[in-house]
Amino acid sequence: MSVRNIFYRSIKSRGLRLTAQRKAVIDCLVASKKPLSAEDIYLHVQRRGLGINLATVYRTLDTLVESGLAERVGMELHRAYYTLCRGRKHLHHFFCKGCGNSYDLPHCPVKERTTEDLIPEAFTVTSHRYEVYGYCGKCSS
Amino acid sequence: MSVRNIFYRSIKSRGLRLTAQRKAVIDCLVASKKPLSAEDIYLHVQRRGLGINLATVYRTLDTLVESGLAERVGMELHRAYYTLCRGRKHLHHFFCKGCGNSYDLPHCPVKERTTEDLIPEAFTVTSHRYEVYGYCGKCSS
DNA sequence: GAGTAAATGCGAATAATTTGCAAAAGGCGG
DNA sequence: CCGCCTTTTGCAAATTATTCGCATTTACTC
Ligand SMILES: [Mn+2]
Ligand SMILES: [Mn+2]
Ligand SMILES: [Zn+2]
Ligand SMILES: [Zn+2]
Repeated sequence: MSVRNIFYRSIKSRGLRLTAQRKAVIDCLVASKKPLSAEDIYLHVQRRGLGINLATVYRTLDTLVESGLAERVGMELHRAYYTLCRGRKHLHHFFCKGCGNSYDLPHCPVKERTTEDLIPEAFTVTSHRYEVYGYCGKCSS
Repeated sequence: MSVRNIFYRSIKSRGLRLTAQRKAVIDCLVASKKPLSAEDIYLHVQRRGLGINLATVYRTLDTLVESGLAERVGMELHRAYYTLCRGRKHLHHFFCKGCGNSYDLPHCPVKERTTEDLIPEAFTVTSHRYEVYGYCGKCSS
């Protein structure tokens, strides 16, 4: 079964309706190698000839995030980007300030700790961000 | 020399003018134990009787960040928070999505690891960002 | 195929942040 | 201390991403 269909089924298994717009947004994200903004998705879908409203894109993305199927990332410049959660693993990255490439980090600081250890009181953790910046081997010299 | 004066001097040494507004924003951030939003700063300054415009607060914060004197953090909450870069020690924070408060995290994932362990190759690490989001005790229930 | 609740489209509303421009103020030399 | 020049500020309006209300359409169940 294709990745796409796995997401389609996840939508239905949560009691949500599998609409043409939701399919289009998922297809877009499945096809993309990098996180996309709501507007990116809106334009991609339009280009494929399917009509979709920007508000619907936003609502669909919210739905995906709330369902645990997607993640919001890269809010650095006052704009959210979205990426599908494939499998169960999310990644953290090293960003090279020289060449702009990014590399996966081999660990997640949150997974390695218990919540009590991490936060003094009984807080609820919903997400986290961990990014390392610097220069890769090529750009260090 | 006080922390405050160190920042005042840093402003001047960069050829920037030390205005009453810039002093007020710096004082505010020096006095605060947690990152502040532009509006937080605007209100604090007003309360001290000094007039300041919100646009000026934003411009001052931009200036501080561009000069390497401050850092923008906590952007997942659809709003930027600012914290001064003090000496060489930095902190990481837990941001409550309910009330907007933030709390210091007791550990830094980078300090706890060697560079080789952290990054596969011989990369140079210059900075990092680590933030946890969720709900504090009051906002969890 | 009809009924019903959920989802969409549309336009208007928000909220944070930015910008243009005239007026005010910092820091320099005198 | 004075004036000059440039930077910075205040103000109001603009921008931008995102959200909302509501009428209409659609997916799914029976
Ligand atoms: Mn992680
Ligand atoms: Mn750290
Ligand atoms: Zn590089
Ligand atoms: Zn809270």
